[in-house]
Amino acid sequence: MPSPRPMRADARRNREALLTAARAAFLTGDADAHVEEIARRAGVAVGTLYRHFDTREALVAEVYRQEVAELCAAPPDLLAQHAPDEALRRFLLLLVAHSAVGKGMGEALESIMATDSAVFDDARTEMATALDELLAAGVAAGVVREGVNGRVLLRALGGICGMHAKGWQDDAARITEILYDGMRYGAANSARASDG
Amino acid sequence: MPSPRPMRADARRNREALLTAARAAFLTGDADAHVEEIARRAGVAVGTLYRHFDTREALVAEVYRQEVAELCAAPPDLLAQHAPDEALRRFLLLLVAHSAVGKGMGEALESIMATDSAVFDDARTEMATALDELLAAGVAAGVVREGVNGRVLLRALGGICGMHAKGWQDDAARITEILYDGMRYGAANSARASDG
DNA sequence: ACCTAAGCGGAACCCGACTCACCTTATGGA
DNA sequence: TCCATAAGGTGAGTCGGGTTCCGCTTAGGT
Repeated sequence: MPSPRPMRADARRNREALLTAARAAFLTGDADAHVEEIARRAGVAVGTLYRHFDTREALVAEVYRQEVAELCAAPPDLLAQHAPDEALRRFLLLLVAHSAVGKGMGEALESIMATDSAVFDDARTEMATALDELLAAGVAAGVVREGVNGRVLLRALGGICGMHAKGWQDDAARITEILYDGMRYGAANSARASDG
Repeated sequence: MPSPRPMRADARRNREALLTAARAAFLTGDADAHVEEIARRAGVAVGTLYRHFDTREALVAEVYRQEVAELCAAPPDLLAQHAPDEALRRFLLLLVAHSAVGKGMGEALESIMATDSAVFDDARTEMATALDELLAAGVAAGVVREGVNGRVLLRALGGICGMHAKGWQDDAARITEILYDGMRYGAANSARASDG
């Protein structure tokens, strides 16, 4: 066992408070809230924040890990309920929807997808894996071209999430459709999907 | 005329030296060179740097404006020598090639394309216009689907430029092809291009 | 040659992430 | 119940950047 003693109660409480405070700050627009501010909102000092998270970025990453995990849980359900290509399309749109929950969320997703930042390695791998699952199903069914992997697709989606100009959701949906069509173009059976 | 007197000779020289030093730093990998370092390389003090550029970011933007301008000059030539869809494809690949000249260039292009940073507004507009030109030609020829504009496409390309893991150029080329196919899918005359 | 405004230098400043030496307290065993 | 002790908390201080400011320098016109 790595931890003979579990985390002390106050420590766990503070850690939770920090995550809550950070989430509140990030999701309500203030994506670059200062560590002092986050700590203050959580009712602790900065030292405590740094006891629980190595860097500010690590805190950010942890906040969004849950959101990402939720997103990444979707593929099995989608594949159970839809044809592979439709499942893929829906997942892409789900991604857009997620980046709509707040400026902070969008920027975090962009960092996860469009940068090489080591802090987001876990999240990136998780999302790439989720996409791989969808892509593999599509390829197997002959409705998605081969040679596309999750990591690559993730990159292509990165730019979408940082968008927040007026009407961005339409733009995002449009890009998503382009990518979707691009992946199907030339597949063994590239008819337009019609379920769902 | 906005400036009755032209810029003083030493000032112009220093401005040029700063741009040269910054370009050298950025293109040779050190994309986040410190202002002190850039000023030192240019043989001036930081105060001088700030006389010529409002912020560090403004200097970065100016350095890459020329690269971007070069890129944006390409569409007319491409359209003169190739079918509209092939011209588009080549331009996209040209973009990838440009982001390959250095880590700094790639990151700058990513900032231009994937963020809303006001500093890059000019560059962004210029590139969107260049893409619009290509897209319009493609739509007119019935080889590119309607409803895609330069700004949107720019977004979709953003993530490509930040990539620098081993083998990224293959990934980038692949994404580019996906987008290209996605844009043609469903166009009036969507046969695969064969010129060039 | 001299005047003067444009230009320059660089120490000082600000601001934000991060550290560390010391204090507080939860917790489990006597 | 109470103590010992290590886990946890604190926040002033450090550090590393970008940015500012004001006195000095100098180009360039008369």
